Amino acid sequence: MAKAEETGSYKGSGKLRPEEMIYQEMLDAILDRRLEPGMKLVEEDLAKTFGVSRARIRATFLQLAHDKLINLVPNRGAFVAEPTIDEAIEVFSARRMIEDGVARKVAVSMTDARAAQIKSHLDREHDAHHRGDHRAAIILSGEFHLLLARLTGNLVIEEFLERLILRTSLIIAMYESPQPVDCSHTEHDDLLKALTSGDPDIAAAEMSRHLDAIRDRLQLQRPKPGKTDFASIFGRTPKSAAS
Amino acid sequence: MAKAEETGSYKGSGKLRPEEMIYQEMLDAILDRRLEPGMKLVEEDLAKTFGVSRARIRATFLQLAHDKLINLVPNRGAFVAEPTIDEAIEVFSARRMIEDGVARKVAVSMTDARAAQIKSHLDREHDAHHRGDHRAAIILSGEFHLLLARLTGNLVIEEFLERLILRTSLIIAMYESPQPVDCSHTEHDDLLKALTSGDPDIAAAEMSRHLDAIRDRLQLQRPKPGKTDFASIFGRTPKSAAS
DNA sequence: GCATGCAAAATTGTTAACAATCCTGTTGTC
DNA sequence: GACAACAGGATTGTTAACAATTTTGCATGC
Repeated sequence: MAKAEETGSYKGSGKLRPEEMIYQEMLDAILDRRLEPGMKLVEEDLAKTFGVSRARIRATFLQLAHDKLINLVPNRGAFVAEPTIDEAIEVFSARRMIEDGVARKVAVSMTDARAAQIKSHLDREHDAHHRGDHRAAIILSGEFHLLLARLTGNLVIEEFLERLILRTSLIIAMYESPQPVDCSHTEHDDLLKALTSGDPDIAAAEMSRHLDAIRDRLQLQRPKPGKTDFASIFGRTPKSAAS
Repeated sequence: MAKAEETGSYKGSGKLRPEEMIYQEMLDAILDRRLEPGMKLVEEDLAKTFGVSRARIRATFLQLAHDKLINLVPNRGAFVAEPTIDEAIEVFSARRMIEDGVARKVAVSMTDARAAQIKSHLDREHDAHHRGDHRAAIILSGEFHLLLARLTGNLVIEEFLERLILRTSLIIAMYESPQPVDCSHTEHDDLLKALTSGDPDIAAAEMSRHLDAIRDRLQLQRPKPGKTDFASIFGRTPKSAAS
């Protein structure tokens, strides 16, 4: 995931490898909803935009599709993913299964140095929040979970969770309630407290509560935004075919 | 993963999509060690072998690399992955974290129908074992774990575990002890028993034990095969530079 | 004899053109 | 007026050629 500091200014900074830069830019655009869910991604347009060949765009598509951030339809092209409500619920369920274990592991291997490391991250989260930098806050919030995964020392889990967090970001971007009450930074405080208790059960329980809370703040019962619901827009129920 | 029935005869059967067939064939070759760890995979050779263009081989490479079954080195090419001992340990650790959760979920949602479904799979495992079909036994053994994941109803977990199982297969192919004592089919019996107990803690504990047992049957302490250890081969310790 | 440098071969990375497929708007028919 | 067939344009899928890079073999010099 993008570093919070680099928010919105990749192009200017030193270009790493063009391939990774393109992936990152498209990623950011999707998570920012500059590319809306369902939007068609035309290869040649993107190729011209980034000044590369279609082949590279194609390779980037494969990566994004693997992370479930776009859908690849044979002979039709690529479309920004539109996670359904069921998918969203599954992602949170999967994260709980994994991050419960993460929390357990971190809790039993907690040290002062690690607690300080987490605390330092929390400070940055609070700072972003007080600055009112909503975007940085969201990114840092994701990185908090990634930090915990990293503390388990298991790269496999870390990489998988990274993808899951990206997917979660897209889900949040799609389903977040109109007035975004982002109170997760205080929940992270609670999580740190639970982690430093040293009790794996307490830590896992707190993690489950936190992930459920994020999920429950979303509007996962409403008809999916993006697919226009004319019936509700015009305040009438769909008729069969009569004029 | 390949169905056990199709063992060794993909080419003859009805061709699905060529892209998937190529992925499957390369996958099988790697897990069979017909393609040995570390082996260079030349694009044009493979393209000619499969009668497709290099572009398709390239796309297949991206898939295999994403699953950590090959390594992609810029300007150098693709190489069959050589999981290190540390990686192997990490994969088993990751599987334990995830499959503990799987076992828990399956245990609390166990029904007679599901138990019968698992039992039916176990019968096939035993059958393959008694026939002496080692390859089918290994594949079915992996599919057992996948079946449990599927029973959680969580597609995210199922897909991730599928990849981890493939990686595990490569690890086993690389590190299995010379006299393969494949006794996992009896361990699966124990697992079913634990799962039908309805107690999530018992189920998770049995799963952990099983995964640790698989890991411990491997030769993860020896110097990695494939990288020739001249010192041990010639029975002397490496000198600095003297003649 | 061994290391260094160079040149040729092999291989990957990239581009552009061509073929196949799908979407869209139009026309014709009932 | 609605529906089906059709043609044109747009877009994806594929192939082949070209450029850049790495590897390999050989010759040269110490």
